[in-house]
Amino acid sequence: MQPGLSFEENMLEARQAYPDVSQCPVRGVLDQIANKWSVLIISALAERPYRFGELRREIGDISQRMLTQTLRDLQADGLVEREVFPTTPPSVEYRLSPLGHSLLVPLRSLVQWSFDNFPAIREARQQFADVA
Amino acid sequence: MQPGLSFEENMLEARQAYPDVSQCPVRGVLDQIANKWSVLIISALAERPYRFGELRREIGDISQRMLTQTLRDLQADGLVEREVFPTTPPSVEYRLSPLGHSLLVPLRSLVQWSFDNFPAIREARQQFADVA
DNA sequence: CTGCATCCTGGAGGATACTG
DNA sequence: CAGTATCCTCCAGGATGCAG
Repeated sequence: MQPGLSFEENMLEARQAYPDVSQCPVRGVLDQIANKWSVLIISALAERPYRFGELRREIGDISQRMLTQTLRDLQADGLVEREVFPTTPPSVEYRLSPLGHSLLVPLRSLVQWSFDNFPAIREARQQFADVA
Repeated sequence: MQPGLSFEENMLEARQAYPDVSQCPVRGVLDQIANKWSVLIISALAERPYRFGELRREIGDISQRMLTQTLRDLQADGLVEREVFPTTPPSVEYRLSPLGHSLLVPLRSLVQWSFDNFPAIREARQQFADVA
């Protein structure tokens, strides 16, 4: 974010500067954590490295297709590191990169906010539903 | 978030506690900010209240359908307040609620992170593409 | 001006079967 | 064990037209 520019200014100017959505920094990150499984995978890897199967069992109801795909995306963005051990049968370990760890900081704030304010949101939804 | 529980533990236990995804606090918030336009609208309203048409012009390439729908969702969650002025023609003003303003705090962190680390992500993507 | 109703398309994501 | 390949479904979101 440029110094001297407020959050709002940056958000809106970011769209001017990046007419191609796929190139916008904010949208790129937002889309990533918006994925159904990204945050869940990142939070699991925040604890310790996991092997593919371990991660699958830990999360529980993720399809192997989406686990593979999400891990690839996170790896492509440099948030997750992948290490293959050429054993038989093969074993692959996934861990958070330093960049991935740094993302935990703002992510924690957001998760914290979600927990803190969910009651209020829940109530607001109820009231809104009653009126409508 | 429960005291004594780490971020990771909470994320994973949250899924146990809320098997219905639509009831999970974290997913609820994540899905909301994941919307293509939510963060953009919130950031605009962080500056000052806006009327419908103003907001439409400010954002630029949002369809009126999605503007209406996203505003309704934000309103339902209690993040945005809607006030109708019975003039002719009618005028409607949208503003951030206190809850909506409180969301700006963690949101700013995330947006800040995006700007700070986009170069690294960009480079990671390039390298990943080269290898593959 | 501020919407709602309708139609339509692309892409996220699930289920299933196969491979090194 | 750790994936890849297909097929299929569902819905976010765009375009357009109408209304109070």
